[in-house]
Amino acid sequence: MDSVFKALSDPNRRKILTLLKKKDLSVTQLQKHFKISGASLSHHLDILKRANLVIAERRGQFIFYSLNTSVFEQITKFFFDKFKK
Amino acid sequence: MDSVFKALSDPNRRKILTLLKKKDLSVTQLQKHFKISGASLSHHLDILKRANLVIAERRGQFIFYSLNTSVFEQITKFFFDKFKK
DNA sequence: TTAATATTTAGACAAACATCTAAATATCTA
DNA sequence: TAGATATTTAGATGTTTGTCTAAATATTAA
Repeated sequence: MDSVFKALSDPNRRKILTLLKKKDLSVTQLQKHFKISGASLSHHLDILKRANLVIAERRGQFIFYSLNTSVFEQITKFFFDKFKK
Repeated sequence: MDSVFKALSDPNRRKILTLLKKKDLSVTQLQKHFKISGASLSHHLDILKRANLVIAERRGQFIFYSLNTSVFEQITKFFFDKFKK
Protein backbone atom coordinates (compact mmCIF):
# COMPACT_ATOMS: atom_id res chain seq x y z
CA MET A 1 0.00 0.00 0.00
CA ASP A 2 3.04 2.20 0.41
CA SER A 3 3.61 2.29 -3.34
CA VAL A 4 0.07 3.61 -3.81
CA PHE A 5 0.50 6.54 -1.46
CA LYS A 6 3.93 7.24 -2.94
CA ALA A 7 2.40 7.20 -6.41
CA LEU A 8 -0.34 9.61 -5.38
CA SER A 9 2.09 12.05 -3.83
CA ASP A 10 3.12 13.62 -7.14
CA PRO A 11 0.84 16.23 -8.78
CA ASN A 12 1.66 15.10 -12.32
CA ARG A 13 0.75 11.54 -11.48
CA ARG A 14 -2.55 12.63 -9.96
CA LYS A 15 -3.21 14.63 -13.10
CA ILE A 16 -2.55 11.53 -15.20
CA LEU A 17 -5.15 9.64 -13.19
CA THR A 18 -7.66 12.45 -13.61
CA LEU A 19 -7.13 12.40 -17.38
CA LEU A 20 -7.39 8.63 -17.56
CA LYS A 21 -10.61 8.77 -15.61
CA LYS A 22 -12.25 10.31 -18.68
CA LYS A 23 -10.81 7.88 -21.17
CA ASP A 24 -7.88 5.63 -21.98
CA LEU A 25 -4.93 7.48 -23.47
CA SER A 26 -1.59 6.71 -25.08
CA VAL A 27 1.60 8.36 -23.89
CA THR A 28 1.59 10.70 -26.88
CA GLN A 29 -1.97 11.77 -26.14
CA LEU A 30 -1.17 12.30 -22.48
CA GLN A 31 1.94 14.22 -23.45
CA LYS A 32 -0.16 17.10 -24.77
CA HIS A 33 -1.34 17.90 -21.26
CA PHE A 34 2.13 18.14 -19.72
CA LYS A 35 5.25 20.21 -20.01
CA ILE A 36 7.60 17.42 -18.98
CA SER A 37 9.46 15.19 -21.42
CA GLY A 38 8.03 11.95 -22.76
CA ALA A 39 10.67 10.07 -20.83
CA SER A 40 9.56 11.63 -17.56
CA LEU A 41 5.95 10.90 -18.38
CA SER A 42 6.84 7.31 -19.11
CA HIS A 43 8.59 7.17 -15.75
CA HIS A 44 5.47 8.42 -13.96
CA LEU A 45 3.35 5.88 -15.78
CA ASP A 46 5.71 3.18 -14.65
CA ILE A 47 5.27 4.22 -11.03
CA LEU A 48 1.49 4.23 -11.42
CA LYS A 49 1.68 0.81 -13.05
CA ARG A 50 3.80 -0.64 -10.25
CA ALA A 51 1.28 0.71 -7.76
CA ASN A 52 -1.45 -1.09 -9.69
CA LEU A 53 -3.25 2.18 -10.29
CA VAL A 54 -3.15 1.92 -14.06
CA ILE A 55 -3.01 -0.81 -16.66
CA ALA A 56 -0.99 -0.66 -19.88
CA GLU A 57 -2.21 -2.39 -23.00
CA ARG A 58 -0.61 -2.26 -26.40
CA ARG A 59 -2.95 -1.55 -29.29
CA GLY A 60 -0.86 -1.67 -32.42
CA GLN A 61 1.62 1.13 -32.49
CA PHE A 62 0.40 2.67 -29.27
CA ILE A 63 0.31 1.66 -25.65
CA PHE A 64 -2.90 2.73 -24.02
CA TYR A 65 -3.11 3.42 -20.34
CA SER A 66 -6.29 3.05 -18.33
CA LEU A 67 -7.33 3.26 -14.69
CA ASN A 68 -7.24 0.01 -12.81
CA THR A 69 -10.65 0.53 -11.30
CA SER A 70 -10.70 -2.61 -9.19
CA VAL A 71 -7.70 -1.39 -7.24
CA PHE A 72 -9.28 2.02 -6.89
CA GLU A 73 -12.19 0.41 -5.12
CA GLN A 74 -9.82 -1.25 -2.67
CA ILE A 75 -7.90 1.93 -2.10
CA THR A 76 -11.01 3.99 -1.53
CA LYS A 77 -12.16 1.45 1.02
CA PHE A 78 -8.76 1.30 2.68
CA PHE A 79 -8.58 5.04 2.85
CA PHE A 80 -12.07 5.31 4.23
CA ASP A 81 -11.58 2.62 6.88
CA LYS A 82 -8.23 3.95 7.92
CA PHE A 83 -9.15 7.53 8.50
CA LYS A 84 -12.85 7.94 8.96
CA LYS A 85 -13.75 8.10 12.64
CA MET B 1 -4.42 19.34 -1.48
CA ASP B 2 -0.87 18.62 -2.49
CA SER B 3 0.34 18.91 1.10
CA VAL B 4 -2.17 16.25 2.12
CA PHE B 5 -0.96 13.68 -0.38
CA LYS B 6 2.65 14.53 0.44
CA ALA B 7 1.87 14.07 4.12
CA LEU B 8 0.28 10.70 3.50
CA SER B 9 3.19 9.44 1.45
CA ASP B 10 5.35 8.61 4.46
CA PRO B 11 4.71 5.35 6.37
CA ASN B 12 5.59 6.83 9.75
CA ARG B 13 3.12 9.65 9.23
CA ARG B 14 0.38 7.21 8.26
CA LYS B 15 1.19 5.23 11.39
CA ILE B 16 0.84 8.40 13.46
CA LEU B 17 -2.63 8.93 12.01
CA THR B 18 -3.61 5.36 12.73
CA LEU B 19 -2.51 5.76 16.35
CA LEU B 20 -4.29 9.08 16.72
CA LYS B 21 -7.44 7.51 15.34
CA LYS B 22 -7.72 5.54 18.60
CA LYS B 23 -7.03 8.44 20.90
CA ASP B 24 -5.23 11.75 21.28
CA LEU B 25 -1.56 11.36 22.17
CA SER B 26 1.36 13.52 23.20
CA VAL B 27 4.69 13.33 21.41
CA THR B 28 6.17 11.30 24.26
CA GLN B 29 3.33 8.81 24.11
CA LEU B 30 3.63 8.55 20.34
CA GLN B 31 7.37 8.15 20.69
CA LYS B 32 6.94 4.70 22.24
CA HIS B 33 5.61 3.35 18.94
CA PHE B 34 8.54 4.54 16.83
CA LYS B 35 12.26 4.00 16.50
CA ILE B 36 12.98 7.48 15.19
CA SER B 37 14.15 10.38 17.36
CA GLY B 38 11.75 12.76 19.07
CA ALA B 39 12.97 15.52 16.80
CA SER B 40 12.09 13.51 13.71
CA LEU B 41 8.70 12.67 15.14
CA SER B 42 8.10 16.33 15.85
CA HIS B 43 9.01 17.08 12.26
CA HIS B 44 6.46 14.55 10.99
CA LEU B 45 3.81 16.03 13.24
CA ASP B 46 4.58 19.44 11.84
CA ILE B 47 4.00 18.17 8.29
CA LEU B 48 0.71 16.58 9.33
CA LYS B 49 -0.28 19.81 11.05
CA ARG B 50 0.50 21.93 7.99
CA ALA B 51 -1.61 19.57 5.90
CA ASN B 52 -4.48 20.09 8.34
CA LEU B 53 -4.57 16.40 9.11
CA VAL B 54 -3.94 16.81 12.82
CA ILE B 55 -4.52 19.43 15.47
CA ALA B 56 -2.10 20.27 18.28
CA GLU B 57 -3.38 21.42 21.65
CA ARG B 58 -1.30 22.10 24.71
CA ARG B 59 -2.59 20.58 27.92
CA GLY B 60 -0.22 21.69 30.62
CA GLN B 61 3.19 20.21 30.16
CA PHE B 62 2.18 18.17 27.14
CA ILE B 63 1.04 18.91 23.64
CA PHE B 64 -1.65 16.53 22.54
CA TYR B 65 -2.20 15.68 18.93
CA SER B 66 -5.54 14.62 17.51
CA LEU B 67 -7.01 13.86 14.10
CA ASN B 68 -8.63 16.80 12.37
CA THR B 69 -11.70 14.83 11.44
CA SER B 70 -13.42 17.59 9.50
CA VAL B 71 -10.57 17.64 7.02
CA PHE B 72 -10.64 13.89 6.81
CA GLU B 73 -14.21 14.08 5.63
CA GLN B 74 -13.20 16.47 2.89
CA ILE B 75 -10.27 14.32 1.86
CA THR B 76 -12.30 11.17 1.77
CA LYS B 77 -14.83 12.90 -0.44
CA PHE B 78 -12.12 14.37 -2.65
CA PHE B 79 -10.49 11.01 -3.01
CA PHE B 80 -13.75 9.29 -3.77
CA ASP B 81 -14.87 11.84 -6.36
CA LYS B 82 -11.52 11.95 -8.02
CA PHE B 83 -10.94 8.31 -8.53
CA LYS B 84 -14.16 6.37 -8.38
CA LYS B 85 -15.55 5.73 -11.84
C1' DT C 1 13.63 -3.49 -45.43
C1' DT C 2 14.01 1.33 -44.36
C1' DA C 3 12.20 5.42 -42.41
C1' DA C 4 9.05 7.30 -39.20
C1' DT C 5 6.53 7.22 -34.99
C1' DA C 6 5.83 5.54 -30.11
C1' DT C 7 7.63 4.27 -25.87
C1' DT C 8 11.08 2.82 -22.56
C1' DT C 9 15.71 2.54 -20.54
C1' DA C 10 20.11 4.43 -18.95
C1' DG C 11 22.76 7.68 -16.81
C1' DA C 12 23.30 12.24 -14.80
C1' DC C 13 21.94 16.06 -11.80
C1' DA C 14 19.66 19.22 -8.61
C1' DA C 15 16.06 19.61 -5.31
C1' DA C 16 13.36 17.61 -1.75
C1' DC C 17 13.16 14.58 2.11
C1' DA C 18 13.84 11.72 6.40
C1' DT C 19 16.80 11.37 9.80
C1' DC C 20 20.20 12.57 13.36
C1' DT C 21 22.47 15.29 17.34
C1' DA C 22 22.72 19.39 19.87
C1' DA C 23 20.74 23.41 21.43
C1' DA C 24 16.70 26.31 22.43
C1' DT C 25 12.16 27.04 24.41
C1' DA C 26 8.17 25.97 27.39
C1' DT C 27 6.01 24.12 31.37
C1' DC C 28 5.70 21.83 35.71
C1' DT C 29 7.19 20.49 40.39
C1' DA C 30 9.89 20.57 44.43
C1' DT D 1 13.76 29.82 41.46
C1' DA D 2 16.13 25.38 39.94
C1' DG D 3 15.93 21.20 38.04
C1' DA D 4 13.37 17.95 35.38
C1' DT D 5 10.45 16.82 31.61
C1' DA D 6 8.29 17.87 26.95
C1' DT D 7 8.66 19.64 22.53
C1' DT D 8 10.58 22.31 18.79
C1' DT D 9 14.26 24.42 16.08
C1' DA D 10 18.73 24.53 13.72
C1' DG D 11 22.08 22.63 11.08
C1' DA D 12 24.20 18.62 8.92
C1' DT D 13 24.08 14.36 6.14
C1' DG D 14 22.82 10.53 3.14
C1' DT D 15 18.92 8.92 0.28
C1' DT D 16 15.13 9.36 -2.68
C1' DT D 17 12.85 11.67 -6.27
C1' DG D 18 11.58 14.24 -10.58
C1' DT D 19 13.55 15.78 -14.39
C1' DC D 20 16.51 15.94 -18.47
C1' DT D 21 19.01 14.22 -22.86
C1' DA D 22 20.56 10.52 -25.51
C1' DA D 23 20.22 5.96 -26.85
C1' DA D 24 17.64 1.61 -27.26
C1' DT D 25 13.53 -1.07 -28.49
C1' DA D 26 9.02 -1.85 -30.79
C1' DT D 27 5.71 -1.21 -34.30
C1' DT D 28 3.84 0.64 -38.49
C1' DA D 29 3.86 2.24 -43.22
C1' DA D 30 6.03 3.01 -47.57
